[in-house]
Amino acid sequence: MTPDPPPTSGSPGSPALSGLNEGQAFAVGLLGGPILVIAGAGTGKTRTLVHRVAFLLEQGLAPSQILLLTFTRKAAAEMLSRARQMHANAAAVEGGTFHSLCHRLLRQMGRRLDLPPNFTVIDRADSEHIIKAVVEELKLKDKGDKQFPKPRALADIISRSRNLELGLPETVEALAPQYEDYIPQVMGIAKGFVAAKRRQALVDYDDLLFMGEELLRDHPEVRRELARRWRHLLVDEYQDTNAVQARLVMLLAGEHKNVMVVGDDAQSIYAFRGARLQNILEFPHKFPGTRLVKLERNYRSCQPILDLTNAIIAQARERYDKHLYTEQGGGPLPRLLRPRDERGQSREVLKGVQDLLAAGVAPERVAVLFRAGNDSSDLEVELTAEGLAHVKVGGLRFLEASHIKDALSHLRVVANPQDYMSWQRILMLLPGLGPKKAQQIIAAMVRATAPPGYVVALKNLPLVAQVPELGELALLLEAISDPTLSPLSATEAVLEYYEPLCRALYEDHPRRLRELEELPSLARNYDSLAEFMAEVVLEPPASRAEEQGAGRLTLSTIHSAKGLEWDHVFVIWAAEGRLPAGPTLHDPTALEEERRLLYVACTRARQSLTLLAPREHYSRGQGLTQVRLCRFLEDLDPGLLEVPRMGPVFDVAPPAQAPASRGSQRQERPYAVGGQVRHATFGLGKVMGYKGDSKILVHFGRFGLKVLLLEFAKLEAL
DNA sequence: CGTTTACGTAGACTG
DNA sequence: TACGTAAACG
Repeated sequence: MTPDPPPTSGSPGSPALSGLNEGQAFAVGLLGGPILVIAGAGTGKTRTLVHRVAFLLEQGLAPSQILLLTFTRKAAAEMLSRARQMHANAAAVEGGTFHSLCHRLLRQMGRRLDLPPNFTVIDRADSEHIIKAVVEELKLKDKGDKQFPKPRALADIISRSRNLELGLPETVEALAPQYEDYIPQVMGIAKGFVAAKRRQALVDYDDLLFMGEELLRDHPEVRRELARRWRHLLVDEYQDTNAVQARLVMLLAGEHKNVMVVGDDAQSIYAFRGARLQNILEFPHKFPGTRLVKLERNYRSCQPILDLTNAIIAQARERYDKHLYTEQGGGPLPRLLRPRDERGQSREVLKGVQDLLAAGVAPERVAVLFRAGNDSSDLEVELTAEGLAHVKVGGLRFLEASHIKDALSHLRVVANPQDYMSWQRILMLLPGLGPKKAQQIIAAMVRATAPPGYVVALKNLPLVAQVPELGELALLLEAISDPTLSPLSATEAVLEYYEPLCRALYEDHPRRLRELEELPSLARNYDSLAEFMAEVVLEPPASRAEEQGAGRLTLSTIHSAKGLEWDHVFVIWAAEGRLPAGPTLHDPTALEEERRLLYVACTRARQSLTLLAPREHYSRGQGLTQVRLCRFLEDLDPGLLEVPRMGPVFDVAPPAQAPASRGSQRQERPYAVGGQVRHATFGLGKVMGYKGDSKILVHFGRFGLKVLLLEFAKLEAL
């Protein structure tokens, strides 16, 4: 292992080796064997990968012999287009995500696993639909059982169990103990889910990886062929890979061991879906002879931002030791603002952005980051009211919208007639057809013929005489079943058919119809329907607004901001319950990930960083509550953050870190801690304590721990 | 009988 | 919010 690499002796005049610092050049210029690059935020990780691609091409490798695996397909495309400026062949390098790689392999060779080549890739929402159907089919749920896990929770448990590679009972106990009593049912549902997917030739995200692994693991000839094909493997964002992805790297590179993985343990933010920090730590053991390169010189942020981010991550529990430094001195101290409420927060951001724009900063150099998709809702309203153009990244996806799914389902049943879930969906769109009748129609079709003949069978059903819309559906499907028809024409035909249905179905059809208009331009890029359907699910396309990012301020979830950077960054809701998010507050491991999330957010900033946390918040459920500053920003060296006085902040709010139990409160505490109380809705409960001046913590037998506002709670002491 | 509609309540994220 | 349940409707 080489912590501080010596200067490289690469061939002079090589474009791939010029313009790099010593560590970068060392990593880029290694000729073969396993390489682990630990690259802190802003240290030129992408640059290193880009130059590495160019270097390998300079060494005479064909572009088809290089495989670049990244976190999104967009990232791969951007890296390859940058590499192309150094080497013309770079555009032909194969790149993509683990999921897209496995998808391609399974389309070509899935037969070996009994997977038909026209299988359909399903997303999370599809999985939930199937799970719901399985629960109904197996009659596992007693009527009126309100505790029974919802399809969403079930899908979550099943997927997590697979990604963590932990048994279902253990997963439930560890991650969803409230469902402990339902473990047998959950296991039955998981089994039914597998069967339903197989029956319909459906493959979910997790299946892609595990089946890809199976293909490579159990078929040595496939493994050998791929090892011959890709002589060099480059993997970005290695800290966010899970166990099966690490094994895929092993299977792909096991023979030649020409593999470079790049990652930053401090930026691991996907543990919630099975990412393992250990993959980085274990890499040198899996690949003996690994050369380790650490990149610690930061080229992105100015010193005060770096000081703050170093301090935030310094408190993390386990990490590769590294300390980022920069030679860009100066720059303003990061600011921490505590506006009174969410509205005040939005106003502060607005004001900050307007000041920047007035100073000549281009809007696309500014971003507002937040933990969860709807943390920005109030800000969006304010921005729109002020006429400030912005794009929002992350949160609800284009493809998850029901009208998009409706339209695509018509294409899906043509691509894969066994996709009964999509059949059900398109049948239920017709007036008078509910779940029961749709089921009957599907059953009749299945009885009448084998999968390729379903459309004809549908046309000949007696029911068509009573429901003319069914006949129209059959006509549409017949038309788009024509294999010579392009995906574009098929999509246009579907939209023409679907438009009146959409109008009838949704109040807000103008917006939905506008979004549907984006489908044809997507379809145009594909040669076959199956390909179109799969790609669109694997890498949901950026919405049109997103592509028009130029000239607009960016609003983004922190997860979606990974790998990106802006001159000026605002982080809103840096507050307990938001960042860190509520559900993580009692889970130390999850909290560590929240810390890294704050770290990722702050390290996106080049020149200025503003953190905001309202002091109070009004929500319907809880009324007016005090908001505590994000714990990772407390107890920092006061020299790291500028905290401007804002209104009567310090006169009214108690110091944020003062625990509620301490101090000289003299407010009323009408209910004794430990005593019994009764609540109109929640019933009997036990007083656990008080939170601040205004709230009481009560544990209710049936509803768990509640935080109630004393003013409104109407509790009765017993 | 199955579909539609109205209502109340649990649960909320990140890809 | 959005989902699941219960009652009304065709």
